[in-house]
Amino acid sequence: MTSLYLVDDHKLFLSGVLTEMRADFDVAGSAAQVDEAIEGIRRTEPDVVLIDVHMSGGGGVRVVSEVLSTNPDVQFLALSVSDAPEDVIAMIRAGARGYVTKSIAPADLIDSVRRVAEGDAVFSPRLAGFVLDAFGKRMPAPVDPELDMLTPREQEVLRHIARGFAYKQVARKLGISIKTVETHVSAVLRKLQLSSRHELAVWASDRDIV
Amino acid sequence: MTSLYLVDDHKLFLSGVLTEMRADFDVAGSAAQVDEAIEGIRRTEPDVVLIDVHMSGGGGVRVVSEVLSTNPDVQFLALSVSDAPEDVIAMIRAGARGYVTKSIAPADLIDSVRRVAEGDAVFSPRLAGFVLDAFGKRMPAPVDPELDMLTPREQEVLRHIARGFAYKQVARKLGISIKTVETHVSAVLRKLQLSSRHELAVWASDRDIV
DNA sequence: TATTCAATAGGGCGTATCCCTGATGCGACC
DNA sequence: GGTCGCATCAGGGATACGCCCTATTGAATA
Repeated sequence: MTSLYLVDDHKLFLSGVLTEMRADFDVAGSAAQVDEAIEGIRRTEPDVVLIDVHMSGGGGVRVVSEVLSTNPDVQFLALSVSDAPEDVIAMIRAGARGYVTKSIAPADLIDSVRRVAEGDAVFSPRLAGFVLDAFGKRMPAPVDPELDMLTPREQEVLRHIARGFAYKQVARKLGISIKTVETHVSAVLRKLQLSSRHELAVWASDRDIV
Repeated sequence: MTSLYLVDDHKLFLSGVLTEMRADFDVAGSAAQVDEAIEGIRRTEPDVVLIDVHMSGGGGVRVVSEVLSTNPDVQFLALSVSDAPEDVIAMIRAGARGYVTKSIAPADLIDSVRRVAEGDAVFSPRLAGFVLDAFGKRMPAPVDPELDMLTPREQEVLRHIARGFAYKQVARKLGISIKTVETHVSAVLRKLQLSSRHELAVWASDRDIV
């Protein structure tokens, strides 16, 4: 049976969830504080951890990132009253594999835990749309054909410029003269029809060129 | 009952899926070609479209984006033999709300369609990890407390600088003197502990300040 | 009332950047 | 063997930028 660990600083809520989950999962333990949770999860090594987002002492985010750094196989499902984008983002960044709100029906929660245990990603309906929209907007534009117009050396110089280095620094890093860097940058600006290294930096960061 | 539309250019596979789905969904129609699919979906307006990714005539991506431009309420679930990241990304970008591989069990497929109909996002286990990892890496650092150290005017100037505008352009856009822009930029650089507008541009783009 | 702060603006100095022309060496291609 | 693209370097000139000052106004605050 799938083993489950519960973390929530609302004792009352914790015992409610515990009651609901006990029939379907092997509850390995529970915690109401961040440090207690990290220690308990590391000790019991459950399949899935159901974790609250808003907790004193660092919040659920700290639990997720710290545990994953030592136990990467543990799956985390965030369970929160908040559906604020920044909370969702923070948990995903930390490594959570799902995020559901506390308004979820017990049967759906059981199903969600099961799915996360199988490696699936689970998000509450409203959050799913938000997550996917944000994801879609942020994915790289296929590959610019314009980049192919640049010679290898020009692309290399471009990457350094995009990182915010001054010509002098680029020159030192590439072991060439400042004047050569200027020549390359001029060529890049002309080919990409841009008018300054500032626009070039923006152009590059839009395309994730680093 | 949830209405479902099927799109797959493998007729044999199409009829198989159709047979499996008929018991649980109101099958509004099916198509084996891109143009036929777009027309059929627009006409029948199903709740969910189960769509193949690799098709001649533009592929599933074209179907999704074209239909969503006129019928934004239709939910798409991609069904593909491929689990290649570029295919998954393309479908999400187009607006698909889920992506499962054809190796899925019929019962799971039925469940997936149902979830998509409810607004949930559904991904095959292996893909879920990939999608979330990519998502996490690309999300902005929530909100920098450092931004609060900047006055409203400084933040406004910062946004313009981040877009690659020269001081002169920023000055004109904000209706102030170049010297004032310089003063603001100096304050921003000092407060953020950066040393040039180039680094500032990188700093801003990392945080999606536009 | 005195003080602080944001926003405005200017002078001046040194460096950075952009653009132009011109030059050399090195491969590739016809 | 000549031509072409690429990479390298250089000088000069016109701006742009970064940083150091000072200084005024108005609004909020102590």
